[in-house]
Amino acid sequence: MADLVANSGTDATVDKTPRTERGRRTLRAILDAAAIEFGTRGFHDTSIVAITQRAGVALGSFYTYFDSKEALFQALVRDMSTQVGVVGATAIADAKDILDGERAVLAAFTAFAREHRELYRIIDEAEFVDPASYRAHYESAATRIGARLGDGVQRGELRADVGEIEAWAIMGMNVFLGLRYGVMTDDADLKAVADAANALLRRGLTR
Amino acid sequence: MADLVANSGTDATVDKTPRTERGRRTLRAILDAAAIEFGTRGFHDTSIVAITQRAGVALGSFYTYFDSKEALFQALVRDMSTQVGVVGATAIADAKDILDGERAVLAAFTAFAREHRELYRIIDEAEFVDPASYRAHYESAATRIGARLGDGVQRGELRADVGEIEAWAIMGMNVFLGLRYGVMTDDADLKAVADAANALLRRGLTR
Amino acid sequence: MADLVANSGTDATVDKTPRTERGRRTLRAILDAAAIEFGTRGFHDTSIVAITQRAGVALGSFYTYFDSKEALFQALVRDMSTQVGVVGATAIADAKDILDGERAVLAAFTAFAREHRELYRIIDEAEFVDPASYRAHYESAATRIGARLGDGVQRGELRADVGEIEAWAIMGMNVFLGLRYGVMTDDADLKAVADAANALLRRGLTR
Amino acid sequence: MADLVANSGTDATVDKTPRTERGRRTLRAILDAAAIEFGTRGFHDTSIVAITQRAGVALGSFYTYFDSKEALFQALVRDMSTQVGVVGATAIADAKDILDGERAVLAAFTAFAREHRELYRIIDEAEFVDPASYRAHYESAATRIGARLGDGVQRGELRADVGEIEAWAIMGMNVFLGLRYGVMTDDADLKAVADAANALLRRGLTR
DNA sequence: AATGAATGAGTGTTCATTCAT
DNA sequence: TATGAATGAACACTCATTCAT
Repeated sequence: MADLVANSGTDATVDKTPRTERGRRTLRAILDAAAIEFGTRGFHDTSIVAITQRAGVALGSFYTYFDSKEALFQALVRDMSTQVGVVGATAIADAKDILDGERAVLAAFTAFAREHRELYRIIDEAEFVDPASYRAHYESAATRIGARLGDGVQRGELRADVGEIEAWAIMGMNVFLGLRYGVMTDDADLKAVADAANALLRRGLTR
Repeated sequence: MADLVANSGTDATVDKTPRTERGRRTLRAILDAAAIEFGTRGFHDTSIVAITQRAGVALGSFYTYFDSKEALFQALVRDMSTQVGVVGATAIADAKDILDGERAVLAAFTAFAREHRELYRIIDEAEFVDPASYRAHYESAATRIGARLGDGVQRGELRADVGEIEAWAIMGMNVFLGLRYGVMTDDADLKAVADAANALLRRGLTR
Repeated sequence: MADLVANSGTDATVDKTPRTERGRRTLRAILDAAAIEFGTRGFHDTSIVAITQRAGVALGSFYTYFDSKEALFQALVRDMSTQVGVVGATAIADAKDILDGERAVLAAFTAFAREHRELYRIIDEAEFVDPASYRAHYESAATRIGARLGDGVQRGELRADVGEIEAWAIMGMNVFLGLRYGVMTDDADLKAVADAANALLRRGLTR
Repeated sequence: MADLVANSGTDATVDKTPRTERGRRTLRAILDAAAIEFGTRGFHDTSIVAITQRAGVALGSFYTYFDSKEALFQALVRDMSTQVGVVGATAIADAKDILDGERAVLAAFTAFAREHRELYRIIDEAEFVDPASYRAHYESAATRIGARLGDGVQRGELRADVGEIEAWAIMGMNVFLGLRYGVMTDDADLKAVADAANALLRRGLTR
């Protein structure tokens, strides 16, 4: 969420980046409060007053930092999307091979989902509130997976015909395993889940 | 959608089932209009007037058949959920073996998604509007897949350790392949998609 | 309520008097149901459906007998008003003198109020729903009392200066004692109440 | 009405008391407009828009100060109830004896009713809109009268058996005399009314 | 006479956004 | 920057009344 505090990226007319330390604290408070509210009540059942009250700031202050409710939501979605990418990249860092890397990504993702239950609600709701971000999220995730698979093919670790379809299939697996074992349950053995899924992929993508 | 016209099942105080032929036509018009509106604008941006206007009936008639906007949405979600199940069951009917059946299911599902683009929007939004139906939808779908996998194991067609995790993984694959190649694109070769995914599963779930 | 079944009195264009026995039964069912609903929920919180449902007749049948919700209410108010007059006249029948008569009226009225708790609610609400009937009710009640007082003066039983003011004062006493001891409480000794009030009047209106 | 502007007393979740001078003006405007609208059209025929339009404020501003239409009505009822008590207490201040005090109360009350024709409509309608306030109003008024009678008994100014029944009887007299000579007529000699009623009480409650 | 589906005007309430202080 | 009162468009829902059967 750090980069959000620095600059949301897409401010059109006016720069809403805080200039003072106090402003930075206010912005962060709003963002944190929003993540909780949107994650539990959903976009439409969350009001700006609820966010500002939880953040402990005045209602009007909201518009010092965001142009609209949608703008805040978009900022949150993009931030979460980025975080998911970072989590994957970090997990994959010291993987021995492609398939080991995918296991690490899944394990890290399910764990992340468990820690951030608001993740699914916020990204899923983007389909309705901010479709562009929603598509961008999944397309970039699929692209990242696809790139890794491409590397694997090149290195001869995977079948030669593995491509985009498999990338989307893997993403779907990950998302639903994260939902089932990260979000819907508290006590699942996430390592076992990652192992089982990896067994499927290891056989499925090789030879 | 046929069973909706008959009886939604959960009428609490008053029976809202139409008794006359005219009533049945009105109900069907509302349901069809609602599927379109909810599917394109989403639940919150769809108004009851918009639905009744599209259906060509009076605003008040809506409440002759549904207790609330949420009730209508719920009816729609449950109906779509049922339809998805039916589509899968039909597709699987004359499959030679388990894996062939899964291929047929995926092919049928992606084709269905392409024909009913409102499907994803409506079921996804249920996560926010009617969480119980949302969970029920995915849990029952996973259960059905799991049951089929169990059969496969029993018949020796699949690895012995295949179970719930693989069921959710397959469901995730299917959902995202349906999204990518059924909904997001118009011209994808759905047979090729089903074949590729099946190649992954066939290797992944056997031995 | 008997005369209501015969003829409501003020039907303008169409005669809504039932011609068949079945019609008379329906009308009576509606009237009885309405008295209960209006008496417990009040005019605005009572719906025509509620009345017809309680009466066990179809919604549309209501308009076979009444022009509007207001018309039904008016019929009820006028009927209750008449009943109150009858109760008083009956009670006074074998009174020895004026003051004894007033005691009998109060005793009968409080007892009637206890038996017909809907009385106050319906007549009071007429102030808002049908002001003309409301005024008529109280004005005619005051006139009746005034006439009796006039007789008393003539016969030398009461002070010569007793008149309209005293009539309204007595009516107010009766109404509030009926409210307090007839409606608000179940176990009051209504005879004691009538005696106490009469002691006040007997001293107050003589010499 | 002064205390309403300060604090209505029963703010549950959020404090709706205005903090700025402008806010106080807005609240007062709404209260004044509501008294007129409720008093002339009654609760159900008065809309929030009508109130805010008359008050010259935006529709939404209503909800800055009141939780609902009922809440506003309740505030008004309680305020009027308080005012009636104050009027009585003021009138009684320099009375020579109990009975003289009661005459002063009645005279003041009928005059007040004439000045505030909305009084009856608002308090009477509370029977349907806010029954608790309605009962509280009459019970506390009766209690005040009862207390004064108790004093009179103690001082030997009244018969020893005068009590609650007489208190309710007097209240009824006052209410109906206020209705008849304060509200229904414009030109009644209120002093003469108070004198006549007092003659009745003076004789009726002594010896 | 009876039925109940259809109608649509009417209204309380919410809430994102603006703006004066 | 911060504050919170003010604004008004938008919308779900109710229900008296009509009318075809």
